Amino acid sequence: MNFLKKDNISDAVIRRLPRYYRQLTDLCNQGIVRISSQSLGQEMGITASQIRQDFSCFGEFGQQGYGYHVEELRREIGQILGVDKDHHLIMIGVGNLGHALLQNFPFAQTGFTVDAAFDVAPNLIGTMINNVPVYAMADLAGFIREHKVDVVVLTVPQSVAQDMATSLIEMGIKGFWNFTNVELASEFPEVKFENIHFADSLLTLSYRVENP
Amino acid sequence: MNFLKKDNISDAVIRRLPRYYRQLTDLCNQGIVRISSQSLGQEMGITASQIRQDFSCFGEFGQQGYGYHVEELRREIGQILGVDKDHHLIMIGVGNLGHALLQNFPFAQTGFTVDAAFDVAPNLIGTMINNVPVYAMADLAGFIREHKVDVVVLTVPQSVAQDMATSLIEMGIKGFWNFTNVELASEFPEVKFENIHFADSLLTLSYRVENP
DNA sequence: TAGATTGTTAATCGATTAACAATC
DNA sequence: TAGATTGTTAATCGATTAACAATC
Repeated sequence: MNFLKKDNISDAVIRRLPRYYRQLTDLCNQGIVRISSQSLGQEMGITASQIRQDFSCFGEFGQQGYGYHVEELRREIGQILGVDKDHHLIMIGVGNLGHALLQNFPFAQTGFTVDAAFDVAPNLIGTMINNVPVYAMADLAGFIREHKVDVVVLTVPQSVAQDMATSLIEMGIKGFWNFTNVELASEFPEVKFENIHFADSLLTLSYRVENP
Repeated sequence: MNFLKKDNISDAVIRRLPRYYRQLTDLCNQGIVRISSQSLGQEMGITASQIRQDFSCFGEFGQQGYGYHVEELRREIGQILGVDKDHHLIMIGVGNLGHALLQNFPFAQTGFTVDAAFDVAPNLIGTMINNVPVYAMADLAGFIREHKVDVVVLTVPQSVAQDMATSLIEMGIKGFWNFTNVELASEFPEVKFENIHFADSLLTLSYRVENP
């Protein structure tokens, strides 16, 4: 099963997909059945052309004279993004931020199951946080050997971030959701890093409020 | 005091500035005094051309035959980003995520002072979190009237996000650091939203690990 | 001075937008 | 059928890269 019509999908297109998915989910919840690229674009502040171009990278989801069936289009984009792929994830580092994510983030809605968390703090090890067991770091390698782990959420201190990433890559991890504000690197192109750089984001805002 | 040489600085350039700033801070801490666009590019995985183009939007920070003085360049970029602008910030919504940010995020390093947080929970109101006082929502309008507030961190539930943003805009707020995973909008172009869309980010990663 | 490296102009590349034939 | 709207091709626009004269 392959959705791609083009082989080189640009970063910009991929980053718009979750926004489409979000918007379509909203429309679904509002009970809206069909939508044209025209009106979808209007709602999202992008051109109808771009929407049609974006979708055309993956297939033909619309119908001339009609537009797109919201629910169907949503399902297609969800499938492209992999929300039904049964992805599994573990968290390394359960500080304040890790806690917040475990408690609040709707992992299931993005198709992820959180199987475990790992930390060095003795008072955390052995506890459950929102049904996720917290294990000792010593158990990490063994856990990865015995489980399918698609993505690691990296919420460790900056000082250990790259070392931790390096050993996780050695253990076969290919996906990193990186909250450490460190620019992680790997020599293997199949290893993917998705960074949440809080500081970069706030500095961007800082610039914009001063330069409107 | 105006740094701009060009008037239209693209989004892409602005988003690279914090990365430059981060890299230069690292280099500073390593005690490195000078660097060429060539080697800076190598370290960051971008071309020397791009670096020189980016910097040239704001001024002439280098010297032929020498390169850039790391500390000076860092200071310049920091100034462009506004880290020395005495920016003030308040937080609306002090749940797990808000807590995590208050406890861990180095606001001072990005030039922000957190003056207050606001929440509806009676058990939080009146407490201090990492030296930040938590007030009742009823005190919000008054606080904003009496203080300089450049940015609001929005860490409220999705359901109230847009309404809260709308009233904050009416109170004169121009900068939103938005963690609600809702696409906020304003009719005023001078109001800036900087979004941290966790779900979008994870979905992007989900796509990438499946399509290497 | 000679070598290195900038800032900037020109060339290329890629992404966005426009246009339109196909067709529901 | 006529009107609407797609998917796609072509045109435009903007961003990245290359080249090079200026100069430290």
